[in-house]
Amino acid sequence: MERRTRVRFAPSPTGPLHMGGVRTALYNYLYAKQNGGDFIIRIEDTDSNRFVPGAEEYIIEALTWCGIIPDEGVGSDGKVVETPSPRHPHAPYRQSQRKPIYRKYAEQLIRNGYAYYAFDSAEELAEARAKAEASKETFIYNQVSRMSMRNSLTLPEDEVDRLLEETSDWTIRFKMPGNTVVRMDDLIRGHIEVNTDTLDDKVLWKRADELPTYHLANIVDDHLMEISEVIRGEEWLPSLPLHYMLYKAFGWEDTMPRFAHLSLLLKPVGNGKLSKRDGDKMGFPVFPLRWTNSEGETSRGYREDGYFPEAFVNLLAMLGWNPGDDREMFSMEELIGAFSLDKVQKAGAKFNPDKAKWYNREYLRLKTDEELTGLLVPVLEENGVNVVDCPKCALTAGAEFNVAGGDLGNHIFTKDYVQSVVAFTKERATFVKDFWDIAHYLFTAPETYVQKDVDKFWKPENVELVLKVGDFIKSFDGEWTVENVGTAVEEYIKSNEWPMGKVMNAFRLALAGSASGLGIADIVYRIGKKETVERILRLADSSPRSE
RNA sequence: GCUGGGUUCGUAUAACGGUUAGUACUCAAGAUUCUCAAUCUUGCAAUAGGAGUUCGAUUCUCCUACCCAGUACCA
Repeated sequence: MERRTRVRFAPSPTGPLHMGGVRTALYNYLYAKQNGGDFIIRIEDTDSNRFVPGAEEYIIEALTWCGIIPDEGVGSDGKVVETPSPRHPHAPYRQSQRKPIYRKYAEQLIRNGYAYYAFDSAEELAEARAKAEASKETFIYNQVSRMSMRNSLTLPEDEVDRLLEETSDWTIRFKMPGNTVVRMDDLIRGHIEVNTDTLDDKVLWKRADELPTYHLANIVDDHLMEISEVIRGEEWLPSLPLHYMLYKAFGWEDTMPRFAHLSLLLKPVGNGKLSKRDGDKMGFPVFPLRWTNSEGETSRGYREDGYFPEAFVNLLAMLGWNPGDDREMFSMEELIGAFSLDKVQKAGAKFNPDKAKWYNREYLRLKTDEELTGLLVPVLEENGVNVVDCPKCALTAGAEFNVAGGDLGNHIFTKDYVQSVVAFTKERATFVKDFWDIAHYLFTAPETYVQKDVDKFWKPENVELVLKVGDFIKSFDGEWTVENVGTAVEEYIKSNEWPMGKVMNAFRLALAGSASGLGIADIVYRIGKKETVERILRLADSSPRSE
């Protein structure tokens, strides 16, 4: 009796998947997994004109990155599924490859009086629309107008046969009945009623390319693939009555899926839905992965921007859904457990880039120092820093590590050195790449100095004091630890009754290139005595102010 | 225009018809620190407007406003 839960995500490969599309896929996936059912990916490529090479691969890669893995259909095992198999009983899952299936269903509708052949050319239709517009009306191909158009309802039978034979741009249209109230139920929006008088005779099948339109293909495939719930974007809500009528016309009401229409993702400021432009303008991605279009324009992606997939999934899930309490952090597993369609918001959700960053920071903090170190090493290497697992090997190669494990002169550092940097700076980072901005001077001497800080702190009287602090550090002979170095320096400055703030800020300027940044003791301890003194002297020597 | 959907702090959202309308992000102030960041504390800030039903409405009904979607041989 209980129907197996089977849901599908059915994108058309007309470009990269938008983050709103990822959310739709995610909700489908969560719903399927929660109900122990199947999540299927079907590619709706019935419009050959809009096909974009690489789009399908992009969609699969993006979903895979997010951990949204289909049980069945395209992308479920990394290869094309052409023929039915136990795992993929309804293959193929690309509508262009299912071409032969649809025509008979369209013909069935005609036989039963639910559809008809239409021979109106594109020009004739455009003309009819223009004419209606001129008299401030909207042309609708429906019960009112269809009898004055060229179709199998108005033309003599032999003429219809002749046109079917001899022409190749006719279509099959649904014969929308007049003045009928369609009563629908949406899992998110509740009961909806629409009068069919406001609907039109939608094209179901096109002779020109022998392919169905979305409406036919969608209903036929959802039926054949035994889809139990259709969870899709709000843009489909106006088509729902048509879809109901189609299920009825086919006699498939008993197995008609239940529908849930998701609200759209809106732009952060102003009105309207989130678009590629908003991202570019406001500095956040709208796509899961980077995408370069045929014109060579590149759009940034969450992955390339440094977001963790867990963070991306979490923030997407919370855009339009909530668990009913104050929890905000959810792993995929937890989402599967907590998700429910009746907690999905009806109104569109404005995307908030700040919150997205907050999520990433939270997830970054959840990572272990070891994991983060592993992720940071490539970033360091890009910046000319060498990281070695085995200090002894590096030693024989000529490296001279200081107590902390760094060889600043040769740009070689032990993994432990990197990990200790990660450990004490991770609370300041949002993305892995932030570590370089935060702590680059623990790996290489500053090349520039913030002019504002130079003006404010690098004054002759301060420079003298910093040079003395440098001498003090040089002669420091206690155990070299962060604490010892820190307290020794502070006590030295205090005992001389020098102004702490001025000296420390000038000191940091010499070490880090800026008066603000990491703690002095943390810096000095890691870069070591030699490098500390060198950095002080370098700035002092290059500064005419300290004469 | 027409049809449908929608409307709680700036944003995401919570609140069996009964709460001082809660939480998070952002922002501001204070604490802390050698600085910055982080952290902690405090604070700012909302039921679109109007009728009605009700002892009582954020919640139910209607109207208005505004927003979104659809109105293709696109999905």
